Formats: sequence, structure tokens, C-alpha cells
Amino acid sequence: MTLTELRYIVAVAQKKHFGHAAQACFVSQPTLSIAIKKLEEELAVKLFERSSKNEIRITDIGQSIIQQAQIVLRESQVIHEISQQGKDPLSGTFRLGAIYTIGPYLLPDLIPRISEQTPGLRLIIEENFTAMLSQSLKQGDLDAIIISYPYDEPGIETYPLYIEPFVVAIPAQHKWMDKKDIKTNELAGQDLMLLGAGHCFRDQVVKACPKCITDSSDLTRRLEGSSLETIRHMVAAGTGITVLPCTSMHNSQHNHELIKIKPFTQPQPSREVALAWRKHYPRKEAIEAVIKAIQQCQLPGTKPIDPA
Amino acid sequence: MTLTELRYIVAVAQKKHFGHAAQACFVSQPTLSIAIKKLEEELAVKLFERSSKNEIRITDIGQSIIQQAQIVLRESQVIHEISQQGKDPLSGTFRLGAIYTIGPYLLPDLIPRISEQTPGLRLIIEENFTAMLSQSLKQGDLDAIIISYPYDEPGIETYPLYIEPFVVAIPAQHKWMDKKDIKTNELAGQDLMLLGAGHCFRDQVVKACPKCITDSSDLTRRLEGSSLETIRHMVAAGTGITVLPCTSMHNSQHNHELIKIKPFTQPQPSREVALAWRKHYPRKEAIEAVIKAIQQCQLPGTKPIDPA
DNA sequence: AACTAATGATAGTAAATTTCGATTGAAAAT
DNA sequence: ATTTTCAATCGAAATTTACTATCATTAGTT
Repeated sequence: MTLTELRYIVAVAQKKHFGHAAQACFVSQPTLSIAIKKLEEELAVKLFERSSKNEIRITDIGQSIIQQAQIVLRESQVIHEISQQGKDPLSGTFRLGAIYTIGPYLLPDLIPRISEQTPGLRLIIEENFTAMLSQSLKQGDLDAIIISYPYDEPGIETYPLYIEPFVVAIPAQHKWMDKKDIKTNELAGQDLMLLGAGHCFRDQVVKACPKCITDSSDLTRRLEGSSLETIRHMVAAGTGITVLPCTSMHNSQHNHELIKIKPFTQPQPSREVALAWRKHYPRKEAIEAVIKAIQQCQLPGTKPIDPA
Repeated sequence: MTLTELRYIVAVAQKKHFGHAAQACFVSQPTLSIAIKKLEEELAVKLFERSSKNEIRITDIGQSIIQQAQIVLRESQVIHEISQQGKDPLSGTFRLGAIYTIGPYLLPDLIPRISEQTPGLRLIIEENFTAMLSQSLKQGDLDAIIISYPYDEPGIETYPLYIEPFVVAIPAQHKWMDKKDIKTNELAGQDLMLLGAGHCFRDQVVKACPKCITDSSDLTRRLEGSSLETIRHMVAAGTGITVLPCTSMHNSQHNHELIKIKPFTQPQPSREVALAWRKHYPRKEAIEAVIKAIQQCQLPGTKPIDPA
């Protein structure tokens, strides 16, 4: 049984004439006759009662089968309609993930941009740790994720977005108040507060300032489950100092009188933020649109990358 | 677009592997690859995300198209069924579902009856929860299901089969040993064991004996994933008491010395068992044959219904 | 009864397609 | 670096589909 055969029997049922039905189907009359004969043999059922002179009659069983054939043809037409609708790669749902230490600072700027530039794309956002996002990406639960290097997974492609230097946040009365910049190894022995395990930003800070974690500084305990915002408030309260990615600064001026931001001495430690997606993800245009929108975001302190 | 192509994409969607899907369709892998490529080109849409190592992923649009393809295939299958029915309405395959708390007690009696009375009908049986059976019925994966009221779904027709009173099962040494019958509110505070969520029988018992679940009786915890047979064994072991549908009694005499069955005091709580099928299901004769066979089954304790 | 017109069936052939086995190419695991 | 896995591609063979031309049947006409 083929869809063509079904089209033929429906045409015959409508025209009640093999020749006319053949014309309507843009085929010759023998083609149609043979196709119908084949279908009748397959179903072991006579669909039409042929009579040379008068118009042909449809059998009872043929009537039900032709009705059903019309249903099949209609439903198959829906497949074409669905694909017409979904043909635009910039339409439909796009599931974007971002790590906790980027999402809150990038997404408020990014989401309106995407909504404006690619209005057909319905965004769904998830914030999580790199490991969780990576898993969701591989499983196909996310279409792309914003993470920071190092990130190398089989089957996953990445594109560097921008370099984000780290800065030091100190309370207003801190002894470093008048310093122009901070050297990484000066952090050793300070009351340094860092995020908990799982946050790649923690690992990056520890790697950039290897001596910052010492037994003597007892506040280096990891603040499990907390966020950069919580830590920032603790800095404002004078509990200690911390290291922040520079983008976490520009949209929270509310406590800038209690907190001072100091850059690191050159060469500044930094991290490289990237977009990642499955190598064979079919909607490359959507990926490109997201990259473009991210690059347009105003992120003071970051440096663009020329992907070499 | 051809029905063959639709069968291929559905197979790939199920197997998530081109080679395995090809085997399932009894064709070579290149045949399947080319057919899918052709369909993807015709629809101008990527249906699958190929990656050499990991499993195939279905695109969003592919998901919708495959769902629709399943509808088309199901409807095209109906053409075969109609022509089958045209030759003999009581021939072909009949897929019958039954809920867990009816299947084991009704089917052993029912299946031989159907085989005898309508030998042309090849039965396929599925046991599951009401919700799952209902979904399969609507999708066309089942032709009819045996459930219990209340059951009212759009597009589904039902026919009442019999009323099945509930009974109480107690261990041999239980203090109620000499009681003639049990009042529903006597169950309050007893060590009552019930099936887990999803089993409609649980809900029916709770509704019939509203006070049976109390904080004081700590065995009222739901026995997730277990069966009436498991619970019956626990009653035999003296763990507690339970409520059973009366049909679950007559084919398991093996531990009747350890378990005593007591009826409820009038008016006995009960449930009404019914057959359900799609309103436009074409083989009404087969439905009638199944109803007739069920009504002939010997189910001690049940009461026939005069459908008014 | 013979002829004509209408209509679907059949024959023979050409074109398109589907199919297969073998091979290639890409990616990941060892 | 080698092997393994899996889909894509190649080229030949088989199958299917479609066409033109013709035939067979029937009904109406002469």
C-alpha cells in the first residue's frame, strides 16, 4: 500500500471514472488501473464495481476504505505543514544553559537582545554547574551552554566569546584601600571567601592564586551552596575579601560604598567564556545568532577574542 | 513522501540507531539512510541529529513529524483492518488491555473462551494501570481495555460488565475470626495494607472506607510496586489485613488456611468493571464478542449488570 | 446482426526508484 | 597509532512505476 495508490482510489471515488481520475492525478489511465488492481489484490477486496458504460460504483467495503484513505492522506498532508512551519532554524524553542557565575550578569542583557533580533526563537534558560550543564547538553536537554574554559568534551564544539579578567573585592575600611592594584600572591593569608566545589570559578581562582588557600586563613572555607551575590554582601559586611569575575560588578552598584574593587596587577588573571553545543546540532543559524547577540552585550572590563 | 519512509523514521526514532532500525525494517542500512535523506530533503528539515559514537538524537521538529508519521501509519493500518473486517469481522489481531487488579483473575477464564468462540481473533494482552491503558487505547495501540468505573474519556465508549464487591482478608488467628461480616468503618486503626498510587483499586477502597487511613495505623503506607498477590501473602504471614476485590479469591486456594475472607456488612462496597473502546472503532462485532465472552465467565461473588 | 463509441484491461517497453553489498569517512575508544 | 563503531556514499542489480499502443467488453445505433 502506498500513498499514491490511496490518492488514486480517492480520485476514482470522486470522479467515478478511471480516465478522468487519471487526468486529475496527472497519470495515464493504465497507470491508475494497474495501481488500483494492485491495491485490491493486496487488500484482497474489490473496491469498485466496474461497468463499461455507466459510471462505476463503489462497494460497501470500498466506501469505508476510501474514507479511511482520505484520513490517511489528510494526516500525511499535516507532515508537510509541520515541516513548513518548522523550516526556519530561527524558530521554535532554544534551550540555553549558563553557569551560575555568568548567568546572572550576562543573561539580563542577552535575553532581550535575542528576543529582539530573533523574535521567532523562544528561549528557555537554565543555570547550573558546568558538569550538570554539560550532561544536559550531551543528552539533548539543552541546545547550547555558556561555560568557561578549560572545557573539552568529545562531540562538543565551542566558540570563545570574551575574556573576563578577575578583580578583588574588599570592604571599605580594608588596609588595601589605597592600593592601585593587587598581586595574586598577596591574597595568601587573607580572609578570602570562595564559592563551593562544583563552581568552576572557584577552581579558576585557586589556580590563578595558588597560595590563596592556606590553613592559616580560616575563612577560606568553601561557602557551599552560596552565590557570588551572597559573598559580595559578606564583603560589604566586612567579613573578608573575595575575587570576582569583572562582569559581576556592573549591575550591582547598590553597595559600592561598602565595597571597593581593585584590579589585579598585570598580567591579570582571567577566564575565557565560551559557547558550547553538540557538533552535529542541526540549527547552526541559531547558534550563530546567539553568539552574535552575546558579542553585542555591554560587559565592561571584558576583552573581545579573535578566535584563531 | 511514502509510507515506507515514514516507517523508517519511526523505526530510527525508536531504536535511535540506523543499523538497528534497518534490521527492524528488514532492509539494509544504506537503504534506510538514503530513504531518510530523501525525506529530509523533500521536507527541507533535519529530522535527526547524527553523531557517530553516541546515540541518534531527534530534533524538535523531527519529534513532531515522527509523532504525525505514527498517526499516518496507524491510520493506514486501519485500512488493512477494514479490509480484514470486510472479509470476516471476527478475524485479525485484537489487542486487549486490563488493569492489574482484574487481569490475573479474569483473563485466565476469558482467553480460552474467546479462543474457542471466535477462533479467528488473535488476542494480544497487556496489563497496566488505568492511565497507561487509557493512553494506549486512545493512541490505537490497544483495541479495548477492561477497567473499572469511574471512567469517562472523550471519544471513548464503555459498556458495564459486572459489579464486583470488595471483601476483607484477615490472617487465620485474627480477632475478627468469628465475625460474620465487617463494617467499613471498623477498618479504621487496623494494620491495613493497600496497593500503591496508580492502582485505581487503592482509590476505590480509600473512598469506600474513608477512615481506613489514619496516622495511628502505620501499615497503611502504600506498598509501591507490589501486587495484590504480594499483599495476600503478607496477610497470610500475619503482617496485617487488606481489602480485596472478590474475584481475586477463587483461583488461589493454596493459602486459604492461613487467610480468612470476610464479606462487608450490607451495603457492601464494590466496584463496577467495564469494557472501553474508541467510539469510531470499526470492528464492533469483535467488541460484542469480547463482551459476550466476559459475561459468560464464572466469577463467584460478582453480580451481573443490566445496562440501563 | 453489424457498426460505433465508450471504457477499462492488458502487453510490451522505457524510465525511475529502490535495494543491496562493499567501501569510505568521521569520530571516539583503546 | 590502531582499532572500533556507525552513518554516508558508490556502483550495480533488481524492482517498481509509468508510458504508448492495443485489446476486450458493453451499450447504443444503424
